[in-house]
Amino acid sequence: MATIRDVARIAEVSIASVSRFINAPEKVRQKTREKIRTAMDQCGYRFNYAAKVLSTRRTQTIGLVIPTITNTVFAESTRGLQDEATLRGYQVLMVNADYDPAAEGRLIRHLLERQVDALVMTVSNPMGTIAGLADAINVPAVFLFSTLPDAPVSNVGINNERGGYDATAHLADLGHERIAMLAGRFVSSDRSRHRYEGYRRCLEERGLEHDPALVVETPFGLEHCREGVARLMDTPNPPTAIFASNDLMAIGAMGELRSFGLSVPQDISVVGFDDVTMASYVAPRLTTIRQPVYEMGRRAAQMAIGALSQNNGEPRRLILDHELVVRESTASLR
Amino acid sequence: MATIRDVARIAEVSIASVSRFINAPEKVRQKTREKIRTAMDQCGYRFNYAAKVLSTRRTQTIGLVIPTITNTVFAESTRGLQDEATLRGYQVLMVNADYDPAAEGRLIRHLLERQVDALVMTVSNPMGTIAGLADAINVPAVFLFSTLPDAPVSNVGINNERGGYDATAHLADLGHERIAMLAGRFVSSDRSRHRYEGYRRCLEERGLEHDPALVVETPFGLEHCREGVARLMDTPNPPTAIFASNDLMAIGAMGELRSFGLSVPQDISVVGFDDVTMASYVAPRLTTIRQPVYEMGRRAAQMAIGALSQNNGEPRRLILDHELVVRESTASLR
DNA sequence: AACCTTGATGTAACCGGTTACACAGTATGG
DNA sequence: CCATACTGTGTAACCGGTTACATCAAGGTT
Repeated sequence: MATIRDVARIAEVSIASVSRFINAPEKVRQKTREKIRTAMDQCGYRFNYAAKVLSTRRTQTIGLVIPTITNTVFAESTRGLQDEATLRGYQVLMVNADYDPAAEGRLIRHLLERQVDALVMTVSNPMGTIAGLADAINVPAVFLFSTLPDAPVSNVGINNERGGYDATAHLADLGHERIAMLAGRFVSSDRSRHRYEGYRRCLEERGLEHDPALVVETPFGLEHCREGVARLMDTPNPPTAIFASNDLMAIGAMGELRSFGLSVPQDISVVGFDDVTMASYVAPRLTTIRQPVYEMGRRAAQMAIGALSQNNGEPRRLILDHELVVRESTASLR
Repeated sequence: MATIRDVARIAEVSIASVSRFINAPEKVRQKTREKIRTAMDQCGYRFNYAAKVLSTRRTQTIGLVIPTITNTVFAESTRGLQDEATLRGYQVLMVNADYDPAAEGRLIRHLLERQVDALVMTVSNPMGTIAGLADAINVPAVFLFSTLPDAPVSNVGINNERGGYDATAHLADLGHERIAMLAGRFVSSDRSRHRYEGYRRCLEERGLEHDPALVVETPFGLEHCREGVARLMDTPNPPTAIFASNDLMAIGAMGELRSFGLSVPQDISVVGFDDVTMASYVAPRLTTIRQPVYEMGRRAAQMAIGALSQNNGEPRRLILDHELVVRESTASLR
């Protein structure tokens, strides 16, 4: 494999000129540029990124930890992150932790070994991550999707507690009294827990009974909704409405409810969370809480890169607005 | 930032021992191990991956090019690829090209600069990529999702032409005569083109008229189905069945058809392609051609890593079986 | 003519790991 | 007792870029 030394020899210039040609062509004379270009073609030169990283100690890369790639919310936020990063000359190195706290720690260390310049993370429990890895993380860090009022680390997202409240309030406004929550495992997601807390607060404020049998925690993922829905519906006094932790689970729940011979929203209402693109295409179109996920990804990239250049260690917190989007999956009780 | 030289100095051993401790602890004496471990803790040592890559010229990384992260087929195949890679001590560096041929070339070069040990790619036009980048690609390469009978490069996937044929034949068997195809842009995907060829062959074999107005090409992605469906349905003689290039577009089409006041499958049948997890949860459950995507991802990783160790440059081709999965979105004509 | 500025180029050290090879000390076998 | 093998460790060169600093030529100013 050819190196800049080979190129320099063939072009009869110094390695410094070759390096300058690569990084700032305007700094080398037209004539020299051409000599270098032909020499490169001649020996099939390939730039070695590792060598650059070693000598500059910069990778121009943001490390991204997401819970899963199979939920498209994360695909959409990643798109925002990538677009913004690309715009500013950064790359994104993405890893997914499958909602596993142990894997998160491993992956964060892995990204740091790879010399990422900054970290953007969506993890099970950001406060736990901060506590456990604070001294290991020596680059700007941003938590995405979680908002942490009192954390010493930047974060961007929505107010999940209020989102959970608003979803539940919408169902209560429609006259529902037995409102269930199909929740992603709290240990896997502080967002899910915060949404649950909003759900609880709403029930209390409205004077609705909180029946523990109406809250089921399941692992995230479409495949895991079956058992959750069964646990909710195979009871003497089943719910008339379900609030799901996210759209994926809401769609999964609607699929399962049909297997039970129930129609949404005639027999039972369903609210999701996220407003993924798919939510407005399924039947019935899903009522949900919209998060500005693309924008959230962009802002996370801005924060991470901004912290890099300004170097004023002050954490930034950004709480964006969510919005209830009423579609067809919710209705008044008959 | 501490280096192995710092660790060596503090532990009063040589840098070679520190390196051995990191890579093969059993090669250093128990006593030495402990000295090194405490020295590392003391100075907060962090391994530098770029230095390793530079000196070993190996990254233990597979570069992966996919068209988009917002279609979950690619999430599911990536999962298979990652699982297999992890099992064998490899990592995956994923980039998405947004179905843009120009971006594909850039990204492939980018991955090569990053010294990936092998490439797994799903690109618009593999033959074009081979022609254009043959001399640039100096690592084992595997095309995923596309099968290329005569290509000098390894590939794994299904027979897309026959998949397209089978989807169309299913509709013809149900008595449909005006069968449309909602196709992802052919220039963006040779899979889409091959599926179209199967569609054509089926129409011919069955003696069905091929009406060019019944084939619309649209960009990939849910958002782009609206116009495609409108073009198909706003005609004097609309189709009674639609074969979509993939499940995402099929789901998008079903959503649009409802906006036209049409019921699937009573008024019009829809067949998808891929069998993403979501396909069996939407209403109506989607009839589709199943690809073993997780398995495809695993096999691609096996091929790539296998080629690396054996180093016998023979390309491997693997055509896995697809399967028609009949669900609720297709029915006989009334 | 002397001096200064500017631009283009070259030299050599450095980034932080890996590893071939040398060497010392200990164990094994005849 | 010595030859031999084996284990554990250290030295130093190397991987392929970047960049501070030195050098030199050309052009402008007084």
